[in-house]
Amino acid sequence: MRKTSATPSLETAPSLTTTVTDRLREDILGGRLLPGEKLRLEHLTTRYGSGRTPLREACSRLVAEGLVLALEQRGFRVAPISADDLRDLTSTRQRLESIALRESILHGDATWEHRVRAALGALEKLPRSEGGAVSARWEKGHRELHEALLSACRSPWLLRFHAILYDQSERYRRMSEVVRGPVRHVDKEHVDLVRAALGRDPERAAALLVEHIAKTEDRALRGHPAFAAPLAMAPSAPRSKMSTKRSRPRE
Amino acid sequence: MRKTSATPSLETAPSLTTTVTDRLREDILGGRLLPGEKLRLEHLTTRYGSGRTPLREACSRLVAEGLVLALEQRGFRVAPISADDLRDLTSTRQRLESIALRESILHGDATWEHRVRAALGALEKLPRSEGGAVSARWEKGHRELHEALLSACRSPWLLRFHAILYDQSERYRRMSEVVRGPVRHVDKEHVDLVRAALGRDPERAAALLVEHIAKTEDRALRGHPAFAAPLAMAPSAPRSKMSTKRSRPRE
DNA sequence: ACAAATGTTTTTGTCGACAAAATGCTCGAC
DNA sequence: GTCGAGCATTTTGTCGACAAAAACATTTGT
Repeated sequence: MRKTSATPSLETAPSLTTTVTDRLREDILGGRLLPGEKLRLEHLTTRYGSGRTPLREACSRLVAEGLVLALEQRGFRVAPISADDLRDLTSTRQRLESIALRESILHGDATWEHRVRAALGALEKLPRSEGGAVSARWEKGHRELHEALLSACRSPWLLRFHAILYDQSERYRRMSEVVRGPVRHVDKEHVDLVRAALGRDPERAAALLVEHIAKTEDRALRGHPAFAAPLAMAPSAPRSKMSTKRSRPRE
Repeated sequence: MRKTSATPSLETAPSLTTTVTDRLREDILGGRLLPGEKLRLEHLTTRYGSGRTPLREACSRLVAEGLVLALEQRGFRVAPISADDLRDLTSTRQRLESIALRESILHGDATWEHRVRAALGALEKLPRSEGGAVSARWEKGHRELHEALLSACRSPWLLRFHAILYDQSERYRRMSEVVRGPVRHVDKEHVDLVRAALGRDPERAAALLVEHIAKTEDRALRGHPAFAAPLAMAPSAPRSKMSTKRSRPRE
């Protein structure tokens, strides 16, 4: 569900709605809007500098991507996360992506090979974390590599679903990496994966990809300790009720 | 992407937006809005009796389901259809649904068996066509049977994607059946499929399902002759330009 | 004749305003 | 002290209005 790589010519300027949609998605993926958090339109209005109409439409779009929940008469909230969801996400990703990867390897031509190699090269040059947080550039590179690998798959539907699932996973990943430090051999995983793909070994590549995704899940589960709760819990102040006024910004 | 089977209790009345979304989807699936057709908000406003805001939001929601295209500064149109898309849809459906079906058979309990049996029984009692057109009730029953079969699958994500693909397929199916008469042994296909599923034979069931979906594609491709054109082509009047006024309702 | 340029009309994208619904607070009964 | 009813406030869902953009019709130039 990326902004379909700018078709050069006949494209017109993106509407405010589109811009807002992208920013909103980015904020959800980046964890700046917490899982389960209520999306008060009026608030976001100031945050994104647009009226409520584009905001509302942006939320609607994101609903179908599974990043936002529409609550029927009580607005929108950020889709909650849970260990169950992460597990489901993982297994679905494994199944879909290995299919797509096999097909991509089968059909990939020289251009594809080039793109994959370039993506890997670029990723290796990027730092994983940057100023404490996960590097946005690394995230982008990582996405590009995975997209490149699958790019020769001829099934738009498969790729479309992949994009959705990837976004979802990214959310968990970024969330967990905030908790733990960087460190790990992700790079080696990618190198092996690319080698198998370019070596036209679909089975091995698929297996490596499945493993790679599994490890991603593992990292996320370990990284994020409070995973039993479906909603991101507020700091566990025991809700002292001694305040005459509003105790909390009315979640 | 159905209206998630009314959770009994704490549900509030659906907003106009939701109603409109469902009606719009139904009209697209039913072919009352043609593939490629432009969705003029003002028009729909009278058709659905609501302002443009809910309409706009409805379109946005359907974009992510792939039934509507958003064109960035030039509004929405019904997603086009094509033979290529149908083929991709079919193969993706085959892959996803056979996975889901296998899992469903694996996990299905007595309740599941009951639901499947009931759905089949109900479907067999329904007439396929009704007053020339495809029976809406048969469509509903058909959907229910397929949903029942997969309902024991534990992966929400898989089911979610299935729902999207099913909607897409339904559009092609209904479109083709308008062209050709009813007739066919769909019923036998379903009986066999259910038998394999309830007999806990995942492999056979999956194989039958794949075949069933393939036949669906075949019917659609044969049924709809003009499938080369990506957009539903207007009646091929050679655009005589001798009209002083507006020659066509400005597509 | 045909293509480019101009002017006109529709349509889109966005905003602000209003009614209805939900939320949170206060007060009183157990 | 807890629970529920009633009231005040916020938030949502929806509409109509406006400016900008696109689509169309026409004129102009060659």
